Amino acid sequence: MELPYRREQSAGYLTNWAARLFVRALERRLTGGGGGSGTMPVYFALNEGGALSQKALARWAAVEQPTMANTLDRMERDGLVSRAPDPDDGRSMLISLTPLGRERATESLTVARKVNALGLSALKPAEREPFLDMLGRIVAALEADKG
Amino acid sequence: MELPYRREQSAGYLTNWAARLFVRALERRLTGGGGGSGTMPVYFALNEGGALSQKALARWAAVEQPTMANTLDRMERDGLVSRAPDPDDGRSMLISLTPLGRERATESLTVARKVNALGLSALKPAEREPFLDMLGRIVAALEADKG
DNA sequence: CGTGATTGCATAGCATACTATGCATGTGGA
DNA sequence: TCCACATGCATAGTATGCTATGCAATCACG
Repeated sequence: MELPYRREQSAGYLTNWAARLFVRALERRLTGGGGGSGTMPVYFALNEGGALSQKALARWAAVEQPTMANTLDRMERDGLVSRAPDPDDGRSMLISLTPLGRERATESLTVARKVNALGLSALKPAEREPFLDMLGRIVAALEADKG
Repeated sequence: MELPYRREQSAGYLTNWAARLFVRALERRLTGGGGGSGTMPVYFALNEGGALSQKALARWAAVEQPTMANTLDRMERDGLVSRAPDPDDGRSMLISLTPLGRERATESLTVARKVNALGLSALKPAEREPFLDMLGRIVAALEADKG
């Protein structure tokens, strides 16, 4: 008995769709040359003024190392971050925000809050925390998957 | 008063993360050359044997027209779909699955069910339908956004 | 102290997604 | 009929993400 496949009942499809809409909503509001959605985790990880290795940033953002390398290349090209050799490890570079990068980080944080609020406006206040909790559990389950 | 930004409380970040994990879980299980995550909506839209225009497929998959054009180019290259001129409209092509495409569609459907089940295994059965409903409402809210 | 394994980064190649733009066909009104 | 507008598709360029792979620096152990 094959059940018909319905998009509205596919967790993966709906999640992917929602994610693309979040990115579009974000990028419509980030036209100032501060980079798109990929730069956001970098901003937030470095916003307190610290300097992190590429590896640490990749782990923080939950992306693979070459993805972060690409993102940092673009951000460096656009004057948003700078790389400096790690004095304690000749393989490693320490990444930090430039003054321009810090400006953009602040703006991006504001925009991200607005977009999150927009998405969550579809939920009743009492639903929001359980929703985020469920999403977090799904992330954990898929992170553990080695199938 | 700046609240600290926490990934675990950002709906956009969590949704994007979960979406990437769904895609990775899917693609780890789809190594047979039948295409990746982008081909799935095409399979499901055409699985009943019909033929649709590129425009209709893009709307069904909720992607922009050039994205669908790219996906169909790859699928045509890999022998999964064929394009035929629409006899009623000289601008339009009708897309249909090849026999190979129909095989892959069946396999992909099975895999998609498994991955959805894996993700949803993190939720109690009673949570699943409300979760999908909430996700659907978020999609609707973001679709309506013109900000 | 070497040497082999591990670690951090870079590069290549690709898929999936977007916006902007152009071309060809189709449609409807003057 | 003819022209303006609308519509379907193609192309260019870019961003974000992945896997596979290679290199150089570091580390751990005999």
